[in-house]
Amino acid sequence: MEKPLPRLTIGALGKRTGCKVETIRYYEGIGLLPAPARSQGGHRHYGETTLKRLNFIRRARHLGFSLDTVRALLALADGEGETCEEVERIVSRHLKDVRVKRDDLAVMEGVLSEMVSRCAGGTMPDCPLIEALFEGAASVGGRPDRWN
Amino acid sequence: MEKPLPRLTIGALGKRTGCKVETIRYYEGIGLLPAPARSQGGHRHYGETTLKRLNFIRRARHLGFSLDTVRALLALADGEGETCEEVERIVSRHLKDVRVKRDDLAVMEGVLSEMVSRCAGGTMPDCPLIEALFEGAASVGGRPDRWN
DNA sequence: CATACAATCTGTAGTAACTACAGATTCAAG
DNA sequence: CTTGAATCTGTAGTTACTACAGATTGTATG
Repeated sequence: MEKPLPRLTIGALGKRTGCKVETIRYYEGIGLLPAPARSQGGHRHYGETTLKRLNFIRRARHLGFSLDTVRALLALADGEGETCEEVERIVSRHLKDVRVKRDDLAVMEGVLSEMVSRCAGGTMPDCPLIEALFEGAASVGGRPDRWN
Repeated sequence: MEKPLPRLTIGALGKRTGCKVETIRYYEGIGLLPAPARSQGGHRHYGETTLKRLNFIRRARHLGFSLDTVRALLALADGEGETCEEVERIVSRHLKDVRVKRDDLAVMEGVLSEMVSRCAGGTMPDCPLIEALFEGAASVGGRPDRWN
C-alpha cells in the first residue's frame, strides 16, 4: 500500500512547468505555493498537487494576470467563495485591461511606423525622428499614461 | 536688457508636461535632466530648454521607449553621433517590439474572451474558467514568456 | 568507501520606473 | 507677520522576479 508517487525535486518541477527554481521558491515565499515536504537534508520534494497548482499559476501569468489576481483566483479555486460569478468578474475585468493595452499598442505602432517611414532614406544631421519626438504627437493614447 | 524668461518652478514644469514633481526630480537624479538653477532658498528653477527636453522624454516614454533608450536618443539629439541612421535603427527595433507585444495581447484577448464566453450563464461551483486555467491553454504565445 | 560534481539550500541585493511618505524649509499672498 | 501651499532631502515601498555568494546535500563513478 505504499504510494509510488513521483516525488519531484525543485529542479524537476521547474522543468515540468517551465518555471525557474528561484521563481518556485519565490512563489513559496509569498504564499502562492505551500511549503513542501523536505528530505532529511532539507531539499524540497513535491507531489502532483503542487505541480498542478504551479501550472495554474504559470498559465494565469502567461495570460497577463497579476500575482495578486492569481492569488485571488487560487483562493476561489480552493473553494473559498460560492459561485463562479466572482471568477467571471475578475476575468472580464482583466479582459478589458488587455483590450485597452492592445489598442494602445496599436496606436503606438501607427505613430512609430509613420515616424520611420517619414525618415526613409535620411542621412542628414537633423533627423526627422528626433524632430517628431521634440515637436509632435504629444498625446498618443487618449487618456493620461497610466500605461507605462 | 533683462531677460523676462518665464522661470518655471518644478510644479509649473510638472503641469506643463504632465509629469509629477517626484518624477522630474527622479529624472534629474538619474541624469536625464540637468541640474537646474536654484533660488537662494534652494528651490529649482527651469527654463525653456528643460521644458523641451522633458517633453521629449515624456513623448518617448509614452511611445513605450525605455528610459535607457530615451537616454540614447537624447544623446543623439544632443549631437553625439553623426547620422540619423542610429536613430532609425533604435526606433525600428522598438517598433518591432511593439508589434510583438501587440500581437501577444491580441492572442491573450482571444483566449480570454473565449474563456468568458464558455462561462456564459454559469453559477455552478465548478467554474469553467478555473478549469480552463488548470487544464488548458498551456502555451498562449508561441515563444516562452519573456513578455511579462 | 571516497570523491567529485551537480543540484540544492539560505539570504541578500539588484532590476525598471517610478511613487509615497516624513519631517524640515521656503515662497507668496494677504 | 502670519499662514498655507509648495518645495526640499532622503529613504523605503512597489511588481515579479533574477542573480549572486557561500554553504550543504545528493548521486554517480572509481
